[in-house]
Amino acid sequence: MSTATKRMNKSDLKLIAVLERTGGFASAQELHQILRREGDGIGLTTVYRALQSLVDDKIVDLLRREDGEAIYRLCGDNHHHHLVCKSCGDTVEIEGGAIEKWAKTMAEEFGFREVGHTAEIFGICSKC
Amino acid sequence: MSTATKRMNKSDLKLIAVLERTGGFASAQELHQILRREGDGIGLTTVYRALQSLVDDKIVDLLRREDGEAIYRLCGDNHHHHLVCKSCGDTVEIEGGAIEKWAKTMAEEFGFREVGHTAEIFGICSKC
DNA sequence: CACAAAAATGGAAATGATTATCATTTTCAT
DNA sequence: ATGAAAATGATAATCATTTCCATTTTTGTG
Repeated sequence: MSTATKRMNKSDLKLIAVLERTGGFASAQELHQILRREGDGIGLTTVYRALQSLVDDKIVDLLRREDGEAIYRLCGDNHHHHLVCKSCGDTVEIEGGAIEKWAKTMAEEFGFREVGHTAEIFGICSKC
Repeated sequence: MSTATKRMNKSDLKLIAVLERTGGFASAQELHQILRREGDGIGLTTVYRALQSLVDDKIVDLLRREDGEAIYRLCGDNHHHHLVCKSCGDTVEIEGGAIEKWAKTMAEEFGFREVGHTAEIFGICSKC
């Protein structure tokens, strides 16, 4: 059997490290600044590239701030959805049992296979 | 009692008209193009300004495409969701009763208000 | 070790949506 | 009619993200 090893280069690991350390969401620009501040001369291009590949590999989640800027964070392995506050950006991870079922049902009804889905809920949280 | 009349200028009304006619989401750029195509010489700046004020007045909803581009739709529009084929791009509009309920329930559970949501299903259609 | 091929890197320029400026035009109440 | 206020739109500015491309680093192989 194959080892299924992810090719992961230094930059990928650096980004993961920062995301682990900061523990929440951060934009590419912010992550770049953090690394710079720590003396790492990594280029902005590389930061974008690393994040892109981490997203592709489903190692980080990509969401959007209200102004459209992309924000990233490490994602747990289990599939979940988000409840996002439009005002402060606070996010709650929620289970989506109902959606899973809905998606599957709908897809079957129309003869689709290899089905996936996306779903987000947004609103204003109690604090705001 | 005051009439509480919304100040609404021609541009606002034009945008509302287009959104009513097209009936779904559209970006500022798309809305501008549609109006232009119809012979209206409205400027892009004005489109952005009108949309902004409609959002402020809670007459239209602002969401984000996956690439971060802002998309708008009339509030209270009873919206639908999409089932999209990853291969040929074919799209089916579907009702999302289950999601509506799920979104509302989840949001309430966590004390969110002014709640909206997005949901898409994707897969491979029977033709492909 | 040596060396060529492949992968990674990062600075600079390009892109594309959105916003700010500002001079001009339109609307409207008197 | 007329002056103030609102609306408009062309142009330029902003800002995140991508693309280009030349250079550096890593890696596999003899």
